[in-house]
Amino acid sequence: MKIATWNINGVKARIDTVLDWLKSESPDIACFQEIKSVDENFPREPFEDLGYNVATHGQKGFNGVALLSKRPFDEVLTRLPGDENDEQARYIEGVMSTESGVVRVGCLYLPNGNPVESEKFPYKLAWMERLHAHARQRLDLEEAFLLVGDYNVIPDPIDAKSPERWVGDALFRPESRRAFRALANLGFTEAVRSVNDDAGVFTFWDYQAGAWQKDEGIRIDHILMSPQAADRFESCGIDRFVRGWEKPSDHVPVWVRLAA
DNA sequence: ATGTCAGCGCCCCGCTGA
Repeated sequence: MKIATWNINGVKARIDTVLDWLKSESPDIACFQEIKSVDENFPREPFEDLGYNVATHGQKGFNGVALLSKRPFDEVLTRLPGDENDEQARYIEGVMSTESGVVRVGCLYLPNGNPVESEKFPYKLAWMERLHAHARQRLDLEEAFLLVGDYNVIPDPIDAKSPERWVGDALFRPESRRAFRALANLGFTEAVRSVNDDAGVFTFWDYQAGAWQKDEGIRIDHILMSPQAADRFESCGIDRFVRGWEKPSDHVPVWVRLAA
């Protein structure tokens, strides 16, 4: 089965692009971030027409995450536990049954955290601590569990074309990178780096300053697999070609294929 | 050095967030 994640930067603005991609790549599960839509306005029908079950957790204007699955959801959970007062729609998790057992997928849109001297950076780090605590609990279930999405973290210098430009940025701050490592070190396997240590592997190119044309990319969209998911790993990829389409998102899809 | 885009509120532009 194929599981994909993509920050689509607005479902309304991206609907045709997203549908084209789904038709050609047909993932079994697709996780979207930055839907920028409330649940009532999310265009469910075109996705349902392609055979997907749809679950959303949106808010007005910004953020918002969605889960699409060809198999029905056994269970859907929205919101990351750990802060009742957090109003930002950044997490949705679903459980699906397959021939090879249950698959649990957490779809996340981790806070950007810039500017670092604002309250946004501590919010990012606190959110990462909540994610860490939640992931630890989920790993205890010993299921095939994938934590996928826009992490807004550049894990290592090799994950940027020009790492020196990102020094001091919330995406590359030592605290952000350390928290990402600590999360992975709970026992996850990061899909892309488990099979590819090349430079120049990116998932995001800014709209500004000709970043795409100059390949000034960064790798900030990640797939973490629990041991039970990693045992079923077959392949993974980054749909870089989508960035060259008409009206692209600034991110491209990342996907993983698991046995059955 | 600069370069963008989406959504909102509200009036067809200026703001915010990324």
